[in-house]
Amino acid sequence: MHKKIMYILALRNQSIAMGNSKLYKGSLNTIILKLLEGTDKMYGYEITQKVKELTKGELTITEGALYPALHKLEAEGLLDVEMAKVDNRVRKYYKLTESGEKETVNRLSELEEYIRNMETLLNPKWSIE
Amino acid sequence: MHKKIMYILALRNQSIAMGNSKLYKGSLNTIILKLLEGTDKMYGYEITQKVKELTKGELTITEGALYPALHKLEAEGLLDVEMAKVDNRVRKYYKLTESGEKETVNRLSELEEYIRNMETLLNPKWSIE
DNA sequence: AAATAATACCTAAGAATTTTATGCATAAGA
DNA sequence: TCTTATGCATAAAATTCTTAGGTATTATTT
Repeated sequence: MHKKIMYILALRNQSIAMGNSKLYKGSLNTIILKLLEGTDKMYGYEITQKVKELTKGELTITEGALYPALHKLEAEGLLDVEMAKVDNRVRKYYKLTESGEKETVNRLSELEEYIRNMETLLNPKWSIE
Repeated sequence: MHKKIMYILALRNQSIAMGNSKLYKGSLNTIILKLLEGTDKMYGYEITQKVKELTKGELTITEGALYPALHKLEAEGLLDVEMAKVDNRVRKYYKLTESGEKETVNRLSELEEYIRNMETLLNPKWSIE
């Protein structure tokens, strides 16, 4: 029973953290796909750490968003899973399927187009008109 | 009764349109605020047209998203409304309040930070590591 | 030794924001 | 006269997150 109490009392450090910028909804899947495109295979926790590292702690992927997203990408056939046991702990490695690689290209160009459009809207070149 | 039937039968041209890139959730408010920052006052329909024009038809703001967003921004005290009648049709002109102008600055820098973070994640500088 | 932090997975309820699908009304154009 | 454009609006459904848990092992402090 001690353990149970400890779990409950244990302060969750989930988002006590730093000034993280918000994640605009819809971009998480693309982030996941892009990371996997560059690194062959990764597991969930690794993804959260990689994003934190690359953005210097500015962007945090919550696990509550990540794991359902991974499951969905797998269900859609874009990712394959492979279990591994490291130090008695289970890891689930994800990698792109063939169709996942194709889809990654699409999602990336979609996101890049969106960013271009946002920059068009935010850059006030047109306001001198 | 003829009219009623006509309304029902009338094909809505809402999104029959072109290859529009998706709107990532969370960015609409910032778009609205930014447009109003540059142009003093605008009405809803005008905003949809301006976004379409600036992005060359690539980004479409749906009315179902826009009007509730405008109402919410008004309720939050970021926008003021002013009615006008043009050609027997009503227009609702929105403009930034003082607090709206301040908030616009915050939202813009948030979005810019997000874009910087996304570019960091999408640019594969780190993959040669 | 005991407490805490880090690593590693998971889910469910709720919030926020959008799409889709309507409804209504006038003016302009084909 | 039919259709498109202009102009407002709302409601149901879908999507995608955040928040808040739960479980378990290993590493690090105290």
